[in-house]
Amino acid sequence: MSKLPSTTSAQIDIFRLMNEIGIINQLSSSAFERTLPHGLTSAQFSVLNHFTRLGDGSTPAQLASAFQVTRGTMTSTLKRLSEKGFVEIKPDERDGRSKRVYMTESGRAARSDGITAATPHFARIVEALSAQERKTVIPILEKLRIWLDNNR
Amino acid sequence: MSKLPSTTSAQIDIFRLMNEIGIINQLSSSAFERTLPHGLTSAQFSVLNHFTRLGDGSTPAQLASAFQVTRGTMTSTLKRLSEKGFVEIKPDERDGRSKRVYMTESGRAARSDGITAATPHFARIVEALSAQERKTVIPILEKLRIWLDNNR
DNA sequence: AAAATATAGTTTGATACTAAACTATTTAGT
DNA sequence: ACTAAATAGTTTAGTATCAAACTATATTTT
Repeated sequence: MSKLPSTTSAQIDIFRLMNEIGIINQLSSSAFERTLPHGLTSAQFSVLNHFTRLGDGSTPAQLASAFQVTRGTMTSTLKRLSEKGFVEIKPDERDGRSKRVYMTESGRAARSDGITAATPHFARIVEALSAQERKTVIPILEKLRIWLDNNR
Repeated sequence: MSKLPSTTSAQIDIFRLMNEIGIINQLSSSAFERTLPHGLTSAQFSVLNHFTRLGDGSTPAQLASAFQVTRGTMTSTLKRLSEKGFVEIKPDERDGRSKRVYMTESGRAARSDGITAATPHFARIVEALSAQERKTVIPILEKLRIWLDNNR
């Protein structure tokens, strides 16, 4: 008889936790995407929003690292944003391997439209949890995210 | 001047929460998948694990609903499991529209191998949070997941 | 300086996912 | 009983994602 490794209750917690997170992510990101205008996806909107918060001019590799996706994934997302005219990609003067990504005026407008469209969506989800629950859960998830990021 | 809708701090909380959840999901599910044997993906493993916990014989539509994915997605996941010989799909005797999905012996073995391979992975992640934090966070996420499920 | 190594970006081949359109069957309403 | 509506499963088209292989350019080592 082969025996499975014994699983502690702590591990079962983690399994359940990851399971809940997976389902929440699926439900919320598809709902969010449905509210976004200009055919923006969640990934595309995130890039535009990142530029608004932190300024544009990053390299694709820096963006990939900021969003924890592979460079290949970022190549593809940037291609779509560029086809829509929301970003412009220029060669890096200093480094022949690199490029630099800039948000266009219509990219700024699209991001702004996205915020406008998404605000009622987030306003609704606020009902799901109490203020106390939100305050409790966010730092814990932040801790988990940082741990996963450091230990991969 | 166009003005963006005002965003409350509660909405910012929700935005941050969803952001953390998205990143955690990405980091953890890709790490988990790398540990799985037999070329199993996370989606495929989840189906086999579901059968072990709750018994097989469900319809594809029931599985789609249990995992909160579309029927089309479940069709595709079941096709791959079936090609690998891990499940068998038979017509439902009672309802000509339906099918029933059964786990095969090799499906059971693959699931068991998956558990064996994933256990050290989950054991490591346990370090990321204290027991108290795990106990706190799971019910809150469960509540959020249920809310999202009911309000989509 | 030449060779080895590292980094940036792209491409390819899979899988997962959604939405929407489609076929077949069953159930409900009149 | 017939028609209308609902449900089950599939298919298609599009996006996101990863891993791995690939090209080109920089950097490091020897």
